[in-house]
Amino acid sequence: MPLTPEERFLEFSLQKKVRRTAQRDAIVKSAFSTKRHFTAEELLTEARKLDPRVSRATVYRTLPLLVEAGLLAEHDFGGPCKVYDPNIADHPHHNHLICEDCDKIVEFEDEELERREEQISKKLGFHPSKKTLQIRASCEKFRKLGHCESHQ
Amino acid sequence: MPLTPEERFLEFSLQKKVRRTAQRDAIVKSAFSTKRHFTAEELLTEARKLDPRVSRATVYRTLPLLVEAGLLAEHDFGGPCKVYDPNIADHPHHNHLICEDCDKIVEFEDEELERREEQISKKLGFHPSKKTLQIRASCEKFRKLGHCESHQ
DNA sequence: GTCCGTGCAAAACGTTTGCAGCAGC
DNA sequence: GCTGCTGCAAACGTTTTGCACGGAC
Repeated sequence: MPLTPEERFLEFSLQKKVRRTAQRDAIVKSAFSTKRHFTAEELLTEARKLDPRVSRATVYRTLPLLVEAGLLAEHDFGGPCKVYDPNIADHPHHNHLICEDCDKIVEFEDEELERREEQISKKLGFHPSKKTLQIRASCEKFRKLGHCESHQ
Repeated sequence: MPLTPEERFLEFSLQKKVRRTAQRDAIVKSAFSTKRHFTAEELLTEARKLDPRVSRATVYRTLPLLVEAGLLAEHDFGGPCKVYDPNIADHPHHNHLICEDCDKIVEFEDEELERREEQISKKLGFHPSKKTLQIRASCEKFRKLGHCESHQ
């Protein structure tokens, strides 16, 4: 049985010698209570439900720790603010397909893409550490029916 | 002989019925005087060398036009500000490999990747319009020699 | 007791916008 | 002369930071 994100963050905290606090507990718990993407502001709202003492500054100071710990992926989908993805323990190498009609995001993985990206990087003399593939696309269902909420 | 970006922007201006101004001429000329990526601020500095009357607001108002005209690609490499790439007339579908050691950017194209991305999108019921592939990687030369300026 | 983590508010950052005047057509 | 484009400066929204206090260890 694998460790939960909460447990993995405790481990990370010990290693990094950063202190465990009630505020961070609330933030971490909120972050992994969903599989959906969220913004810093949304995380603040959620964390405050668990512990009203959580401040915006602490959320912004904790997010980079979670990214460094490998528990959260940070994305920029072109919107005004960064988006965080808690779904990387299960699917560490997933890509994003963004529907231009309804802005919903579909995650997908593909081994062939993975292999090819690795191959190309190596050929260029690099050792890849992290990759981002975003495909903006329009939804065929939308063009036919005028809506596409069924995706994601 | 293909049209220059400047000529293509004039064409676009006619079509879109937007006016030609000295400021925009300076901005467009500056944008395509390089093949390198640049930020809005860098473009402002360059454009002001050609015409000191160019203001920051006009740069920010002109950039979306150039993107809409298909002459510039807008990228977010995780830094504080957006980055613009004038190299899309020659290489419309290129990807980016970003060196984590020196932050240099290597552009590359690959038909196999292209095909696979298209294929996957279709299978998921989408019609892709734009894609971004960024690979962050460390440079093997850097790890051996302690520097890697030779790339890009 | 030390010193890291915290909340608060202000600052910083890139970017956008309202407005009055100017210039393209 | 109409209307879109401009510069300026202020506003914007997100994120970062300085500071003094409080809590982890």
